[in-house]
Amino acid sequence: MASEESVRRVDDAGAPADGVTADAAVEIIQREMTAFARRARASAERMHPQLSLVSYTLLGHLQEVGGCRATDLAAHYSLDKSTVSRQVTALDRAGLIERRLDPEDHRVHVLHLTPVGTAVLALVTRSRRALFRERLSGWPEEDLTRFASYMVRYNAAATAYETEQPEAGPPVG
Amino acid sequence: MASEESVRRVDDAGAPADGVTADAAVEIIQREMTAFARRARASAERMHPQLSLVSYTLLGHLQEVGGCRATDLAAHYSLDKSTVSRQVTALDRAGLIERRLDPEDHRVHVLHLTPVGTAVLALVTRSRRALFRERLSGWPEEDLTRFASYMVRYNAAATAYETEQPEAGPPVG
DNA sequence: GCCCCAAGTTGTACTATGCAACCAGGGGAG
DNA sequence: CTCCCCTGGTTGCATAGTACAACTTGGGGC
Repeated sequence: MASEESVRRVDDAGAPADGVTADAAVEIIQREMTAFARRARASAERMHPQLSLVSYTLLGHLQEVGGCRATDLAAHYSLDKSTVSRQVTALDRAGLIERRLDPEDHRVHVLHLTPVGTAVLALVTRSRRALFRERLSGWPEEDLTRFASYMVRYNAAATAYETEQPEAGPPVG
Repeated sequence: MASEESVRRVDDAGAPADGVTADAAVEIIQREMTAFARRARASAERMHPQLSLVSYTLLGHLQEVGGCRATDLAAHYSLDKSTVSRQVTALDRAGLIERRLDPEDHRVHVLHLTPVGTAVLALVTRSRRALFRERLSGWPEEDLTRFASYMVRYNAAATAYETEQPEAGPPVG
């Protein structure tokens, strides 16, 4: 057998991320985030065949902002408008959202969750939450809140980086 | 009780993840991980058009274990063997890995990184590391190490859950 | 009124993926 | 030794998600 398990797998299960240096910590974070990202989509599809990760996110956004245009979704999630258009078409056909023609600008379709969409979103959210809760069960509350704040902080940094990278000038002027 | 809507957008940007409860923390973690996962792939592709997230992961695994079979990769990453086969074919054609016919079992191709593959992997790892470092710059070392350990802990739980789910009986007998 | 811009849709192409069918080699039962 | 079945891998097909480009429709300035 080629069981050359001589590798130092600092990241596997009972990794001692206690005495590590900042560099090593960054390395571990990178690896773990990568592993997580790779798994996430497939795992999400397995869990909710009806609602892909992107669709879920779009529905969530609609609920959060209470209706917006496809263009807004595209901008917010760095997706092409054609991609959003097809996703929206699918969500519409599935009865999860509806497109209301903006009376003031007939180019615009304002997207709104339907009751069904709201229900499905709640359902998926609930089951996602349950899954996360299971994975995070047994964590001290202190760790949970810290983890949450780290994720927020990390994503904020990542988002900031993303939005300052594109060549499209921000409409600050 | 279908009124899970108690937690509303506690999570946006400058969220106060300080005094939150465990439930809210789980909610935030879920949302942030979701957001991260959604972004990760596209962001990775933008960064390294030559090496997708999956390819990168596969190369990394090969380096880590020092060569293995396609089947091992498929099992380890919950991918279909056809998917791995195609990825491996691409990596082989790109000269990043080589397939060595196992002299003991001619069904088996043992995959090894080529020098080029090692170099590319190092390159991509370096630039990924730089990106993460940038996002994590300014974090106190204590937070970094804690974040790292949280990610490890979370992924370990997620992995455990995944590997105990499938209906395929474990080959313990 | 004409031209350009903005919002969306559609055509096309490409990648990643899975399932199923298949091919090839290995190993045990007869 | 031959046959069968299992395992590792490839290939055919289908699907989802995505981007880019061309097009359609509507709005607004000149």
